[in-house]
Amino acid sequence: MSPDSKPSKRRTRSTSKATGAGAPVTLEQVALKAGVSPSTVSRILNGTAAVSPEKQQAVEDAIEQLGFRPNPVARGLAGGRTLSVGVVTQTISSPFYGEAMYGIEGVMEQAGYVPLFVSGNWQEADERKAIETLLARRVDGLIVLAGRLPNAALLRYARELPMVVVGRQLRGPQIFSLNFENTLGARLATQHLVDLGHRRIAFLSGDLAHGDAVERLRGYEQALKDSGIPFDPALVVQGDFTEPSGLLGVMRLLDDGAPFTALFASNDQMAFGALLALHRRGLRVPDDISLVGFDDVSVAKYALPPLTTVRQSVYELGTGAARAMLALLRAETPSANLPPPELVVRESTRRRMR
Amino acid sequence: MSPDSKPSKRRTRSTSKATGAGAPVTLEQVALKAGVSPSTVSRILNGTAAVSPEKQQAVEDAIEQLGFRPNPVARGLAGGRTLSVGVVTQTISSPFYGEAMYGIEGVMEQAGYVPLFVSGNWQEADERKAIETLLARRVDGLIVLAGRLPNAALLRYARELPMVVVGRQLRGPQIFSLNFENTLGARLATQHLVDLGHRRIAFLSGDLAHGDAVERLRGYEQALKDSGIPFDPALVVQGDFTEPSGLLGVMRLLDDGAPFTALFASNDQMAFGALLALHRRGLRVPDDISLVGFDDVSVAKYALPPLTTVRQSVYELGTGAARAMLALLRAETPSANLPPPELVVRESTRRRMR
DNA sequence: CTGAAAGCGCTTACAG
DNA sequence: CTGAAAGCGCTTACAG
Repeated sequence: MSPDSKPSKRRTRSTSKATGAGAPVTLEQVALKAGVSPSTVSRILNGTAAVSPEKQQAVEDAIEQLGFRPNPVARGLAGGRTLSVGVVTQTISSPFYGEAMYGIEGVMEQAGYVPLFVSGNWQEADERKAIETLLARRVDGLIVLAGRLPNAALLRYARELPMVVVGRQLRGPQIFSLNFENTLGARLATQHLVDLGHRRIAFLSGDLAHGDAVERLRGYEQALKDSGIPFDPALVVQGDFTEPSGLLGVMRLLDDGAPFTALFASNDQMAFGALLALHRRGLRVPDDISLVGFDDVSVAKYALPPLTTVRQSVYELGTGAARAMLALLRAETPSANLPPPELVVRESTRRRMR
Repeated sequence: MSPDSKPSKRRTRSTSKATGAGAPVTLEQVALKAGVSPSTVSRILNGTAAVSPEKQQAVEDAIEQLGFRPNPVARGLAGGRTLSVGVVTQTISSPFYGEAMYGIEGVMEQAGYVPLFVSGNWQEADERKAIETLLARRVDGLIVLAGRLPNAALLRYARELPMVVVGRQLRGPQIFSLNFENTLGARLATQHLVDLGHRRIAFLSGDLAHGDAVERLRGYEQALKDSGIPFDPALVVQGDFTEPSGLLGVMRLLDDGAPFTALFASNDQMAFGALLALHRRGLRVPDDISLVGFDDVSVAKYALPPLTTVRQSVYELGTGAARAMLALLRAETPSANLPPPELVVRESTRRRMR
């Protein structure tokens, strides 16, 4: 034995805290049992190099018997890969992005990755902090759901690690972006109202600092134009995608705006606010006013009346983002294939009567 | 220099992938700059031992100047602490638990911890898998939001690491549980209806496999008893806390049950379903039927009519759980101090007319 | 109070 | 195809 041969361990942390699960099995133990070196086990685990069938088998058996599960923490330190991806969401409790998060989680988990969700709170500073936290945790990639961070900042981060951005248009070597066809969706919604005979169609906009809001406004304008209906600024009011802003917006429209027989809200949440405002003013939906929302959140079909809206599968947006990330991680070129927006006609719209 | 003095590094991985952020600063660099050993830096970082004021200062300056941020991955490997806690939530997109998650995130982040959210999908197998994933990631503690895992299983996991359980009653050395006062809340709701003169009060129960559902049923029964109103099974129907189950439940009640003038739904989501069902049957709320929900989810005030309900601060449930976890992590005894449930009277209830 | 050294559980050039 | 060894960036007994 040479003098510097492996000394017996000094610490006995490996007593393990667990009686329940027993001490975690290490890769070294697997190697021992399989009669190979740790390197070989590692290579089999990662598919890093070809290994003779016998050893392959021996190692697989050992892993099986020992119930070995590689320690992601050690992996992260040694290999630089943590098998985790950071997700900057705006609010972890968002009724809208929640579905996307669920989608992300599903495909990531299947691929052996864990998503780390951090809230950006719709604030640039928080988003930045969230990303820093995620970088410190050495995530392998970053998925950003909308937010307020300037594109330039995102592009900069994308130089450090693969990035997928939802709700923006960005191109770059290690970056991929995908979004709904908001403009098309908004056209569908507006056109539906036009088809029902409405000509005075009010519009509840989202916060125009938000790309989605701008695109939906554009769709509304386009549909009007296509139908030869002049755009009337007195019919447009800005909200911020929340219920209260929908309520307030409609109040303002009713008080100061031009008369209208239909209303298109840029999202369902504002539509709910609108519904309440109209109710308060004694206006009935759809008898007096037809209303269309956007998103088809799960409660939309339980609105009174059930809300006509534009369905965007936020869930699929999430799975799409996750799949794109996986592609990036494999150094492949991602492609997104989102289902187009779809009008869901329920009971909040009807043919114009007056 | 002795022969085994630190050899120059062979690999130059430290070229770093980042031009943007520069190579991450290591603790070693901080030590170098401050003229102390890495051990000392580590001790200052962790408050593990007293250090002379001068060194303390020097190290803090170095950290400041270098912008050093300890690598949690390395910390996790070396120290066994990852500064992360696992959160088993039922659906990452849950409108109900979302608020709790947000609360957890807030207090955890302040304490330097990162929460790892994993969905259990209301399925025992998935919950188990979620916990295994979290254990593999070496989280320092576990917060479990309700779920179907048997108590015994949770107790077993609690032998391995600190655990906080929301929505159950569990006692143990390394475990803490907290929950709403469901029974009290349900009594409040029912009592409110009684106070309005209602005697035939129907009850929409949640899935009785769920503790919360049982407690709310109990509260309903107690309130009736307190008021001398006999319990009538024909007035009770079981749902599963979802909107469709609320809708179906009311339909069934209307078709087969006994007549009623008021309805208490075990949660807001079922109340929304109930609202639609009543609307479909031409029954008006609150003129024909008074309706009370439970939870006060954010859209409750935008229901038509705005829903009378019982407020439980799910957010505070989350912060309470997180604070309890922090206490456990410090080997202290946690204490929870949840605000009591509160009746929020809006417009879905009124004095009995017929 | 403080440092040198070993170790956490992996991965990966390097050298057959 | 495969192993020995160094290293990832920390923490923590051990020994002053």
